[in-house]
Amino acid sequence: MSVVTRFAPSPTGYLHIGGLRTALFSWLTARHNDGKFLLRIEDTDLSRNSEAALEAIIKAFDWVGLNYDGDVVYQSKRFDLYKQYIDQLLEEGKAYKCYMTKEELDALREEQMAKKERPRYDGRYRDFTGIPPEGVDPVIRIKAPQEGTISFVDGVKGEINIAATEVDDFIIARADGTPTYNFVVAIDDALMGLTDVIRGDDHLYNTPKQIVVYHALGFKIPKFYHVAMINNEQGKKLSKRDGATDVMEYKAQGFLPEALLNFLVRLGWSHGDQEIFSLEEMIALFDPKDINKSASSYNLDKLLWLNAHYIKNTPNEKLAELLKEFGVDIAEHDKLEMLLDATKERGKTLVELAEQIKLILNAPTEYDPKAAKKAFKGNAKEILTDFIAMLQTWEKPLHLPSDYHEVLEAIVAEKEIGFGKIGQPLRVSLLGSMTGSGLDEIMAIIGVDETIERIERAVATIA
RNA sequence: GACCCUUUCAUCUAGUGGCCAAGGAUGCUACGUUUUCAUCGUAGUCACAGAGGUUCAAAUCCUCUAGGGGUCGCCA
Repeated sequence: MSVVTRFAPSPTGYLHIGGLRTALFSWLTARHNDGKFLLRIEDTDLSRNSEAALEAIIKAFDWVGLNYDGDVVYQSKRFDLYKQYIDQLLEEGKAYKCYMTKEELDALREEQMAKKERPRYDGRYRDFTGIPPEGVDPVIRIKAPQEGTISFVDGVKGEINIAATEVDDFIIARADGTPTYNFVVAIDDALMGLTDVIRGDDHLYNTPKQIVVYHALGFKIPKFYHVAMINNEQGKKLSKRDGATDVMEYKAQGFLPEALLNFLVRLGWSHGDQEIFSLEEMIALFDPKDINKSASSYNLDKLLWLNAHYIKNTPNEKLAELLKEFGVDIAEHDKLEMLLDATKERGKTLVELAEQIKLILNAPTEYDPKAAKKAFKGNAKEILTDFIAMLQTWEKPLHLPSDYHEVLEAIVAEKEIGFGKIGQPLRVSLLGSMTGSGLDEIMAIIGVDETIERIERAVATIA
């Protein structure tokens, strides 16, 4: 049987990285088995839907490159279908109308809480045959088993047993007739042919409810995998205050989708000691049975490390393309290769990489005071002036970094100084700071004229 | 409060009774490479939640305790 998995977000906000991870796990399971990965939008609560949220989710999917099969399924467009099943259950006596008002329910809950019981519906209309109270639009409740245990084998957690008394006759249709979550999820998962349901373990308690629906409707129960949550760096539940939780925020911060995906796949899943996984490797190696039971904490340092790794291994042309969004357009620059080779090992994010590039491309407008003080002292002015002269009278061509290196070697030899004596003031002259890319590369990129100009400007500031 | 899940370095994790005085990775600290920073390389740092059992042998099996998380909606 071919594997079918799905991701089923409700369009109430952006795509969360926790959601992306379960989506990734589902997607990998489908791709690994040459199966299908479906996308379904859980929008049964008409009042909470948002078009913008839906777009944001699709956009995020697009950015990370998770493709889904077939058309997106919208639950809001399937109400007729759900209605048929509600009627069927009503007819078969597997569901019933409940005339309890919200106020009555609240009172019941409070009473149960006071008695330190788990609040749940008491089944008072389960076998009701009398005359319904007037003025109350009934909800439809499904008959859950009243004794025994509801059991299932979770692919991650193992066997789960929930006492039937813990599962009440939950509502499958609201007073206005619209169906509710646990009911439609079970129907859609069954109808869409899901074989493996991979979701967050906050759904663990929904599973017995959905199993009640599966049984009532005679559907085949899929395999469930409940993945533990992602916590923040303090081990607490991830919330908006923990920085980026929106997937697209990572794009804005200069992360590569392959780094994010690699980071996420290793949160709660592993394959021996391997840390770096290309998409192809993930697909080849992923198996949901290897998903960990326990929650994991989000760790920005590791993401940054992975991102740096992927930046280093991304072809320069592609980087140039990506950098356009970060205020650097070097796609047409004739020294593109040299520029990126000189900088790509210095940026953990595209934002940082863009800064490095700007630093080289734009002449410094000011010199870091500390750096200037340290570098522009002693006979620095004289050395720099001589260096300019040397560049101006150099007879060999000056194109490659190695060409400039020869000049550097020449001045070191002639003046009998260490590299630092020319290196430090030269670096501050060119970049305005004490750190950065290799001098040979910088000079080769900006060219001899610009090099001389920057040094002259620096020399002018030295007393 | 009730019910359910969970517990190996600071963090992600390997580990399925002997190969574990617990391995890898990130982080951190050194050192080396580099004119600088970064990269890279080498080394160091750091953990089986606790207590009882079972066994010749336990990180691994059982019990209890403690910590963490989730769920208890006419939300999804």
